Amino acid sequence: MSKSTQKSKIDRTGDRFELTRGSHARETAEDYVEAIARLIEEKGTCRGVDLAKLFQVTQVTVSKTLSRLQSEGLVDYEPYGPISLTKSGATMASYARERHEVVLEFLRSIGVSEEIAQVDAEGIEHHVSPETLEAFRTIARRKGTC
Amino acid sequence: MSKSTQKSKIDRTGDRFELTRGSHARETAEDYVEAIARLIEEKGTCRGVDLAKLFQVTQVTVSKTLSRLQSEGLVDYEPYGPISLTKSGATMASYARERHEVVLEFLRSIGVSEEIAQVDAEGIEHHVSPETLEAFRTIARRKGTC
DNA sequence: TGACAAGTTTAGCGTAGGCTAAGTTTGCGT
DNA sequence: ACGCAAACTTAGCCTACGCTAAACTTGTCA
Ligand SMILES: [Mn+2]
Ligand SMILES: [Mn+2]
Ligand SMILES: [Mn+2]
Ligand SMILES: [Mn+2]
Repeated sequence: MSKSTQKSKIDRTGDRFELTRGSHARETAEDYVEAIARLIEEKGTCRGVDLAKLFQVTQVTVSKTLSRLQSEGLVDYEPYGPISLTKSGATMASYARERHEVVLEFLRSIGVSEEIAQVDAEGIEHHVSPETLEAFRTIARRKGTC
Repeated sequence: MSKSTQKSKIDRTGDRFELTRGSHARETAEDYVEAIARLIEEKGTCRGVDLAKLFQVTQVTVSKTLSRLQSEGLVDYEPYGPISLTKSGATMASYARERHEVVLEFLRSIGVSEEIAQVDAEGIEHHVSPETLEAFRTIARRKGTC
């Protein structure tokens, strides 16, 4: 033993490339919990059909994704029932929403048109670290100025 | 006929949510061609093992992805041979690289630390429209000023 | 009460991108 | 020449997220 880790697997020292599988699943989770929170807030309830319309995918896709998110402890629902967030899901939703809003406000503040800002924010939000988010906040705050 | 599109499928009017499957495949393609271009430029040749080290995945994953990219006409290589870019792949690489550099420079210019900027740029680059990129360029240009 | 429509799930399929294990090819040094 | 190590591929498995077709549940209304 102590022949050091034979076969060594992978050295993840300083990798700026995240493993895409895990990354993409996290992005999906963030979009879902954010949408669920908003739907519940805006129309009192959230159903699979609402998410399917919003994300432009079939209800089947939504159903399968929700079941994954439930198994991960983010959402809660019974078959054929309305969808709610767990405490952990609600926490993720609130962070996701805050980040989304900051990114969107930031894009508007640097003169990106509304439609484009909406689309870009939807993607960028998932790749913004706390440090970058803070820098975005600062810029958005002095919108127009300078 | 003309009963309007029965079953209607999906109305993709104004969707800011891209279909994730296609999106992620495009992001992977962008990272690969950009990396291949850089490796060829910097060390004269590009092999699967280089990409595996860079992306921190196994050579098996690289091999399968390269075969997909070849079938899409972006890269060219023979079994056990070095990897090159097609014209189309080189074009994509040059756009990807320009975008990557602008995003990175922009993040630096608003005070994000080097390491964080590197990581965030790697993700953000894939979600920046031409309009947003232009806004980033403008901000990066007046780095320090204001 | 029952029929119907809308919503949801299940079954089965495809692609993309991860992995390990095992075999193949290639280049190099002795 | 040969052997060996590194590089690469193939086989087979997994998860995530798309889809269609088909079955099931639920609420509503005649
Ligand atoms: Mn969002
Ligand atoms: Mn999003
Ligand atoms: Mn890049
Ligand atoms: Mn990237």
